[in-house]
Amino acid sequence: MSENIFRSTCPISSSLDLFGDKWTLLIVRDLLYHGSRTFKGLFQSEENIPSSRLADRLKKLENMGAITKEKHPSNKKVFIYRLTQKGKELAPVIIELIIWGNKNLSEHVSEESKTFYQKLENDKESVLIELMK
Amino acid sequence: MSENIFRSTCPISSSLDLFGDKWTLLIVRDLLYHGSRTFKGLFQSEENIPSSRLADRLKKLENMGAITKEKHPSNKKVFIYRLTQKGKELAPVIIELIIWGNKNLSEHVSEESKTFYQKLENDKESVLIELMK
DNA sequence: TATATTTGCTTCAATTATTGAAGTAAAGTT
DNA sequence: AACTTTACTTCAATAATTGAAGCAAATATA
Repeated sequence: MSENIFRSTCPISSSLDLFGDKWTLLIVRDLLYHGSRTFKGLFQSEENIPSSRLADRLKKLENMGAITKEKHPSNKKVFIYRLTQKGKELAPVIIELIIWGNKNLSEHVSEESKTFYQKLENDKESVLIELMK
Repeated sequence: MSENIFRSTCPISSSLDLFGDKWTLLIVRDLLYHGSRTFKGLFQSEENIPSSRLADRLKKLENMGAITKEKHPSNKKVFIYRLTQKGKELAPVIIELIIWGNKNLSEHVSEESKTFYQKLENDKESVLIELMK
């Protein structure tokens, strides 16, 4: 008897019901950039996510089918998190956040991010293809 | 002495610091679709936002320069909310949420939204131009 | 003109979410 | 055998959200 978590039948609203918070898309970002990551790797990203939050966001992402969790081939205590197709399809959302942030918050954005943004403005499609592969 | 609200210099993270929640982008959605709205109009959208939340999200959106609040020309107790350029530039983010939601949550999405999604898949660019104008 | 209604909020108590620090168990390293 | 690492969990304090109620000014209605 899983209750309905969706506030309406609007796809924007339903998407936000799943990942409309301050952490979930940052985890997706790290997985997009790195391909795969461990708990520790995700934990060390610069925004300082509390480990309790990281743990429950990973569970939610797994439950919604956006990531998989698999055993490390040689180290039994490490798990590897990876985006599924569904998770990779969040790349366009993230790309648009990068564009909005660069256009509207440029004084707060690092040089590294600005460089990436230039590539994006130059050829969004190939950046997307590269990220999602 | 306004303290820094941004967790890092990543534009994704900073964007989420501003509108990474379950309500803000729904207000932007309604303003995009309707062009302009009153408090009442926004309050009546189908997700049932609490009026206290609507009030503070409107303040935040105004503070971040994404919307304007102006007096109604003939009715002194009504205010009209409108997107600024900065606010309109959130349209691509919203469009990508629509696409992701339709692709990945289609069983929860209304027929009306599916029709709009078809238009989007057909010609995203002109839908965007229409929304942002 | 008096009364009722509408609009755009604010207030507040209860519930829920988040933080940040500490702890734990199993596995790996020295 | 002792120490460290990894992937978490636990928990108390703080912050955010909900949902209902209230309120003042403006407007509509009788």
